[in-house]
Amino acid sequence: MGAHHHHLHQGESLREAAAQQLKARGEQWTEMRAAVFEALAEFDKPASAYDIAEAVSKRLDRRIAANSVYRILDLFVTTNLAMRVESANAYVANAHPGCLHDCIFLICDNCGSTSHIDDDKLSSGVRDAAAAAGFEAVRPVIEVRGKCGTCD
Amino acid sequence: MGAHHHHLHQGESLREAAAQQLKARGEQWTEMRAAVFEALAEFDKPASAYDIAEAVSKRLDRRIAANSVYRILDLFVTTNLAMRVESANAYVANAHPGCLHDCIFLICDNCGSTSHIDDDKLSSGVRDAAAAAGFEAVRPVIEVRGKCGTCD
DNA sequence: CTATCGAATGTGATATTGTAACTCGTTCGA
DNA sequence: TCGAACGAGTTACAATATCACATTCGATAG
Repeated sequence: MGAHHHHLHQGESLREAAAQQLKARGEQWTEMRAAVFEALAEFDKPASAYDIAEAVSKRLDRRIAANSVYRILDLFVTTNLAMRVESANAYVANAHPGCLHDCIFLICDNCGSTSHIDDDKLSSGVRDAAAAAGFEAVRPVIEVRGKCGTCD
Repeated sequence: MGAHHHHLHQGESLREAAAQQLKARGEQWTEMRAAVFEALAEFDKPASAYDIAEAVSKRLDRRIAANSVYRILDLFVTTNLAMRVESANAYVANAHPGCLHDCIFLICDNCGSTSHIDDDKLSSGVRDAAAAAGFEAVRPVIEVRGKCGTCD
């Protein structure tokens, strides 16, 4: 099995872990970045950059352009604080920053909720299959569209 | 191994196979659909709906709106004549219509070229992992971003 | 202390991707 | 021959993403 334990964070603890992670990379943990991260973490579904821009605008009580949000989301994705759900053009916070996986998203087409599982055996299988085809895998995108348990 | 043989089509033969496949589904093979399919098949990379609209406009020497192309691409995707590459917001023709797979795309971030492999073992592994998490998989999206053999 | 340098953010414009609503003409069967 | 179904055209619009350039602000060399 590819199962293993993570140190899962939430709320205050998650914010703190994210801040540490970013600083460890030599990046700053600014108010803007904190606001984007918190807004992202509070969504229970993948959020688009525009969703986040709106949430942050309310939170800070001034208009934040999508532009700025994209910049920060890109940073978060490269530093593993967030992940992009390609098939939804949206983003989710990483509940265990510091832990690197090729994660597998399960996206419910009915309610939009998204969970993710890590299965290193599967993802390395994908990487191996790519390698066997003479392709150097950098970022596997494994997402499953379907119906979640509560939408049956 | 999940390897197996396909009847690969190309050019005239591919067009013909696509037409048959669509008609078998009770859909019409119209001039417009043929033009979209041929334009799509001639791209050596995933093509966006707008790329195709432009190509078809030239081919037919009149303006074709992206709108119409989307309708036809949607039809192609549901009938397995084409597939959508989620991480590229683009489409590719299916070189073996009639044969149904969860296919795995390998997309080169350098040159944009895309190949695809079928590995039923891997994709069923993904489906099983989803099922184990209480999720009913409908459409697995497995795409690998990286560097292709000729871009090393 | 001040000059200045670079990182972060702001701002507005624009490009790209994707839908909706409505129309018209053709086909095909009742 | 009527009309329902379908393919396609057209316009408008919504959602997603990027670009170029201006401004702010903190760190630090002088």
